[in-house]
Amino acid sequence: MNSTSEDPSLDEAPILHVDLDAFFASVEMLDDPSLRARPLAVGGSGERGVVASVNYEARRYGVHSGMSSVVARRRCPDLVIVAGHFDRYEAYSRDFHAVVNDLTPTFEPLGLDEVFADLRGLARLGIRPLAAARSLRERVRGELRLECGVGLARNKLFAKLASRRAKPFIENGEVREGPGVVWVSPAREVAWLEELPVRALWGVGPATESKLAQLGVRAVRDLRHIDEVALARYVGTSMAATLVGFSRGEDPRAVVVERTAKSLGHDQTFARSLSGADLVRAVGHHAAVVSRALRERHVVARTLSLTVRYDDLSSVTRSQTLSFGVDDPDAIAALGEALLESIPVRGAVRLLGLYASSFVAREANEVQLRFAWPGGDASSSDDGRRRQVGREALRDAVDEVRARFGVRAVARASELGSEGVRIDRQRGDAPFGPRPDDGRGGASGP
DNA sequence: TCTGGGGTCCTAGGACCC
DNA sequence: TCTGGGGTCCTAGGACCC
Repeated sequence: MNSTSEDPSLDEAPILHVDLDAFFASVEMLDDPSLRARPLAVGGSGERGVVASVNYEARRYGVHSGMSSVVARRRCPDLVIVAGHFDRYEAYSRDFHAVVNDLTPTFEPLGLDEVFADLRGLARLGIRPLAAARSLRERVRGELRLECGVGLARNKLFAKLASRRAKPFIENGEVREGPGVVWVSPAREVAWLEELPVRALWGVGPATESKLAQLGVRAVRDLRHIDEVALARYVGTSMAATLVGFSRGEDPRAVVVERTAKSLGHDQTFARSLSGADLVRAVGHHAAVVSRALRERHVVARTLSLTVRYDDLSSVTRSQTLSFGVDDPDAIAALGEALLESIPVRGAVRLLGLYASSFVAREANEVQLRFAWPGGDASSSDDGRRRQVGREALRDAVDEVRARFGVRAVARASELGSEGVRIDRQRGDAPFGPRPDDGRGGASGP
């Protein structure tokens, strides 16, 4: 099946994929060794909780990530569920990336626990892929004390399939060791694909799987003989081309080193669904989180989107793009509240999400706001008037949201008296600054 | 299996400009 | 005045990834 005993050239195996085993759960076990021998899940433990990561002991009971915690506990009554410590995972992830970077700077992280690397730059050093993969794996084990699976192949598609095959697996309720490193030789690519269900392909989730089933396509081999035009009517032209390519073992995706984030946001599923003033308060909290993230990245966002999910799991999104960027918590809260007002009331809300996109570098936005005030210059005495310009622009933007969607009655944010919102409001350090006098005047309306 | 939180990309329609 | 096509931006929803 795999070809670990052979020794491929860089042409035969230029792409490497590493995937840390049970990452969050493994970090928790390192931080608290008493968890080691127990079935462990990281995630929410409440009724609406979902499992994000599971150790192998828990997998023996059929618990896996993405499963609701209620179901997970039903399958494994002794399951220990701990809340995630994402600062810890990020620290481990940085160390992981540093180890990969020692091998080659040509790598692309996927989430915190996976990396694709292009090994072609190693040619002049005389390093072979298999030796590189083995030494990488040993360094991760030795220095991070984490296990991982490494895949080698001609492209990303097979490298990822290979790393999955390299990992431990469950057989008859017992954990079996995987080979650790797997190489898919070009000669065996077709045989690898033959056995796979379409669901194993990157980009095929439940929805696409069922669409493909309507066409009688269940295994990857079924895709090889299908008419791409007919397929496109079901899954779109882009997906159709990708899938047909995959079925022939073709994957043109390159390893992209510098990926700059295009959006960021915060969403939360509430333990109990919210409505009315509680919801408005939540917007303020979300705005503070988003604002902090924007300022950490030294960007402002021109587009804000608000998503609401109801108890029936249907969701609605409203977004607004401004001519200038924002990062101030008050400004974001004001726009978020205006967007919330524009969303039809369909009962209690279980999830609220606030997202920022269309980033602009903060300095560029400062310049733009300066232009918005003719006669302005860079002297510090202009700061107050520049903030004034920003406030007016913001008020216009909030009015625009209302004009587009119409306004529904909503409580004034200033009347809600939320500690959290008030604390965040006083922190303003960005273009709009704190506004002790006018507060939400322009934002919350009558 | 009754569904989290961080994101990415695609599609389709409408507005607007040339 | 009417019509056409292409390009770009924006909005909303959906699917997918880890």
